Amino acid sequence: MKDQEPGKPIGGHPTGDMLNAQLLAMLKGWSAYGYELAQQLNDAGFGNYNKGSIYRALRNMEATGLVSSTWDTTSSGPAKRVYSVTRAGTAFLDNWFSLLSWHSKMLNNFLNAGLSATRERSEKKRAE
Amino acid sequence: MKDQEPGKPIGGHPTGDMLNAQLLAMLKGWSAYGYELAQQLNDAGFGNYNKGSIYRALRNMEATGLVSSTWDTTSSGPAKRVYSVTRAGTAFLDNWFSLLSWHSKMLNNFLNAGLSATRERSEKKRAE
DNA sequence: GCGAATAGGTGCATATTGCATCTATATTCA
DNA sequence: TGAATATAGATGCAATATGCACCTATTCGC
Repeated sequence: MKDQEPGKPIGGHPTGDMLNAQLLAMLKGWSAYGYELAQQLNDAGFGNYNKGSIYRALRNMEATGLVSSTWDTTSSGPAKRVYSVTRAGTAFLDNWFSLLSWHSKMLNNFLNAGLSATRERSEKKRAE
Repeated sequence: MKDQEPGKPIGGHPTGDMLNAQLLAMLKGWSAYGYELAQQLNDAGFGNYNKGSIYRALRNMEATGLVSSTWDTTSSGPAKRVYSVTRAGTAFLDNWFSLLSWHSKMLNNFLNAGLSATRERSEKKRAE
């Protein structure tokens, strides 16, 4: 784990599934290309996303079928690899939302009730 | 990234900062030891946490000062390394909550408004 | 033509993860 | 007593992910 830096919520920017979810949400219904997504994320006030990581995340999601891509050679500038979300990508996003809500519910449960309640339940369970 | 499995929100269980946050929430105010935390998480209906990963997460958090530990040799069974949350750990948790809310707000923004609004803003910004 | 911007990508050292396995101490109960 | 089991913590290793720097093209402005 990296050290925390002041001004940012946590040590670094979202990675892994969190980054994937971010990219999928951005792509949902509005296909875009990597460079553009990197710009958006860096402009979005959480700065400092790594371009390499974003390109790799997109290629990985393509490899696992969450997005698909085609080359755009017509519009201005260098060719762009334009991504859009697949059905599987949409499912992933839905799952991500449910994971998020499960996660924060769990956090709050533990913060409010502490381990004590769960402990008693577990001990009872194990005693059966 | 792992394949998704039915019945679980996403392919695998929380790792990294998400797992750290989970453990910290469980420890907040109710110090506990690794084996116990692993049990709780496996009982918590999301099953299949890896014990090795949990032990390592705890040791890493100790190394970065988010938790501290002492040996409990008095209570029954083998010696237990009992963890409690430090001030830095509490700060981490606070940051994690704000990251979570930032993240889900961002997801919802993109899902509701699409990239279009942000795109216009960015293009305007870059044109200045 | 030439420098800067755009767009995508790779190489490599380091960090994380999953899985299996190992050690050691208690407890159970035949 | 003592062998099997449960508890508790930890490590080895292969596979994967990540951060950072760097590289390759193409196009735009002048």
